[in-house]
Amino acid sequence: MDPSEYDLEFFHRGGFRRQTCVVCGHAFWSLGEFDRCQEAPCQEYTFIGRPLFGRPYALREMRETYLSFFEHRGHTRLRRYPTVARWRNDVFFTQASIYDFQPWVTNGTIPPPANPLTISQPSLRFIDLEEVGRSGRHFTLFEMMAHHAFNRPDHEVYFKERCVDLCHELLTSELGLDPRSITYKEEVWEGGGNVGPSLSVSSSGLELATLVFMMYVRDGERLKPMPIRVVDTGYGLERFVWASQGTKTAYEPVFGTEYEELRRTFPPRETAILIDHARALNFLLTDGVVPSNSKEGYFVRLLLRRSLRILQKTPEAPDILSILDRSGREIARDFPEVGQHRDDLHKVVEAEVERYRDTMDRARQTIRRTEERVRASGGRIGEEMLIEWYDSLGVPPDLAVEELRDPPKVPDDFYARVAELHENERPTNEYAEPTEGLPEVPAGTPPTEVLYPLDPYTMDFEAHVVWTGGPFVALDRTYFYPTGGGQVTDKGWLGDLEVVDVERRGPWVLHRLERPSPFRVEERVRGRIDAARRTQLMQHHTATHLLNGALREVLGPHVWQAGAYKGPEAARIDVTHYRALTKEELHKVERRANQVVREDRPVKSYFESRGEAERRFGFTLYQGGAVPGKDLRIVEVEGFDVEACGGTHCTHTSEVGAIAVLDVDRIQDGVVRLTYVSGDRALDVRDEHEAILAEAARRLGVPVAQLPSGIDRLLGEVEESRRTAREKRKEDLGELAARLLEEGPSTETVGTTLIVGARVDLDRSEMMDLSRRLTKEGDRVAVLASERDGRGLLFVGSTSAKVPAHSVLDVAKPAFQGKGGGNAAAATAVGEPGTPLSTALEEARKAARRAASDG
RNA sequence: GGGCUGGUAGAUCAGUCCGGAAGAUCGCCGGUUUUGCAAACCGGAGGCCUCGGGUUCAAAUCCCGACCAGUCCA
Repeated sequence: MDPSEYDLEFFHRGGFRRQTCVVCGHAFWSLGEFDRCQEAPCQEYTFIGRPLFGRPYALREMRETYLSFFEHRGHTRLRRYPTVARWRNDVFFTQASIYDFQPWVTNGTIPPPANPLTISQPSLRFIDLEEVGRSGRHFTLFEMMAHHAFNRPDHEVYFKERCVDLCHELLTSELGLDPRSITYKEEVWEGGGNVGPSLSVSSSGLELATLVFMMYVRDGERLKPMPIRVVDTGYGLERFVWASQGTKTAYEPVFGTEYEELRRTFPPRETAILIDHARALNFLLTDGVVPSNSKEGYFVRLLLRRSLRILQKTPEAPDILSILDRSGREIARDFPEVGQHRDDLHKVVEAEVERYRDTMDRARQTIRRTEERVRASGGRIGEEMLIEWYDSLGVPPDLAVEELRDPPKVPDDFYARVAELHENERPTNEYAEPTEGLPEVPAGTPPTEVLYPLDPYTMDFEAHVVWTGGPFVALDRTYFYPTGGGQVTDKGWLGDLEVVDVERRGPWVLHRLERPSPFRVEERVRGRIDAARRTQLMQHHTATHLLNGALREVLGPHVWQAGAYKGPEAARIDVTHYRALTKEELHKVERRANQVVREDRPVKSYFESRGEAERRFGFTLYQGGAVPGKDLRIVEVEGFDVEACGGTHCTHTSEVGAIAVLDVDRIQDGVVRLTYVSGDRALDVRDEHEAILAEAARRLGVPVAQLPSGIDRLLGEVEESRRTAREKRKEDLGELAARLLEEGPSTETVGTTLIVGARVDLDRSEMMDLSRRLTKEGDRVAVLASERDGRGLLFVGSTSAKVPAHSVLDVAKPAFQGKGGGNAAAATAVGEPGTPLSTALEEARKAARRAASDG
């Protein structure tokens, strides 16, 4: 990065000097004189016992001080976003405040909710999980305080100068930090394809903030200027509180009396882990993450199981629910939505605790059995076994050691070795650009006015072409719905040409035609939407909201939409829930949703300011993920369900007609999927199902109503005939065996061994069965030959120690070019077509005779 | 999303590495014994070895693909 990027007026005017750190070599700016930057590890902590700020601050106090500082300087205060980042597919959790605005705001798709803005965003970092409680400063969940500004060419808010100015004023005038102790270290920030200079702000060894100026897009080796330049800052709330108190670790001042209380029962590290995890869990569960074995849910399970393991080891430990409650009450003072549905949260946690017990019980069994087996064969359990158990059974190594009579030592690099097992995995998660494959539209093109949100019933309209390229057409106004929010695109016609796809691209809606567009810019065109398709999509979309509402009502508020799809054929909704739906629950949900359909409630779609909407309806608005923008499009089913949603909806619930749930799946642990149809599709599906039933009944020759009993009868008959066939075969084979064993050409006794040889013409398994009957008593040999599909089949069975079946067979094989083998008890071979089977049989009998007489 | 474990009798699991006549324990049914129960002993029934392909003379076992469950990692 060019040094001029950091050469700010602010530094020169204020008398800062550019210096170089002798340890890390980075350049930094400071009023003080330092040979190293004031950031760990170049500089050790020097604030322990010597607080940095003018006075000690509690968590709440510090947050409020920060937010109101920026509020008074023209920033709009925003409420937190959900901790689970459902609006993007490249990450699970909100890891920084800027995540709230990526990619939609930062790439210009939608305007920021406010500009400039300030926020304290609960953020999650699972990377440092092992450090929690150990380092004294790491948290799984921390609050990132920030001020952001989004600068467009036509609207400059502020950038580097004002940003650093604000930061410096906050630290010094507001909080009383010694200006001479601060260093602004020059760094380069890069992420998500964007690049920019950044300043790391530190004092006394503690990094207090990072100021990032996103301004370039990486284009191979080159850097292209970004159309929107973003001020992305991050101030660690917990660190600020810690710095203001100068305690040994950050946990005491951040968790206060809660920490002291638990500290009476647990050592410092365990105390910190328990509170830290409880805080993260409260946020995550409130935001609708349900424990699971994959995706977001796994991290919740991880935190919960780590906590349970700590509690398990301490006999006088309180139970997990009381710890969560204590923490939840604390958080709720600032974030009232947390802990609002405590009973429901308890149900989720209890289900998970139960599951953990089951898993551990099963694991304990396996451990004990495996050890027994290994010991019986003279070995012992090695450390690689511990690693495998952790990976496949979920057994923490210390628990395995407790279970074992003769445990190995847990290797120091245990978790590193687990990681090794996962080295060759290739996740296919990629950052999906929403505009992939779409053409660039020239910057000066007038934006498209989207009309469907206000009037979903107009399906025939006129508009002017504002841009066209290849098969794509942008209009000055459109009623076509572009793919989004899980609702698929409208289809229809522009002029006489079919519209096959509609996509949103920045401020434009692009209509894709079946072939290259013949339209010219400014030409007037008629747009017609495939009305049947659109109507069906609207019914499916409204039905989705009704089911979502019914699911939350019936199952509880832990239910959040985890994904949805509304197509013309069917629709589906995925929701978080901690176990499979019971028949009764499903029935209740379906009935409730249909009741709301019949009640003909108004479905109101309108725009409302974000703050007002959140105040009135709470965070459950964001069922489809957070929707940035100053105003939210609210879809409200009166008195039943309210969501921020951009889709097209019926205006009364009765228009949905009826909702029929076709299928329920558990698509992963913690997420259930409902597939359903509504409107005409419900009738179509009913017709299809009826046709299938009618056809089945016709083939079975019974009325539809008697299908189940008819099938039972049929199955009974099948079972019966299978049984009689089996018995008949047994009987036949028994008779055959008895006949062969009678004195005669088929039997001979050599020494003590009875040899039975015969041509029987049975299949392989029947010969085996017959042989078993013939050699039921010891010291007997059966040599059987059959012909099947033109090939000879030879079987030798033996209960004579002197006559190994496979050796007998080997002697006979050449006679009919047989291939096969076996063991001392049984052996079979198949010969080539046209070879003399009888010779092979004779050879085998001879070989058996020889072997028997040798003994 | 990726990896790993597992799916065999009503239940819990051996057998799978190294292909060659489907097993154990509990439970169930019958018998002996007992005033009765429990138990012991004797005998018996119970299997599409998850499903679908492939390799092979031969597959529970090897290969490929589904499905289900568990688990680890992101």
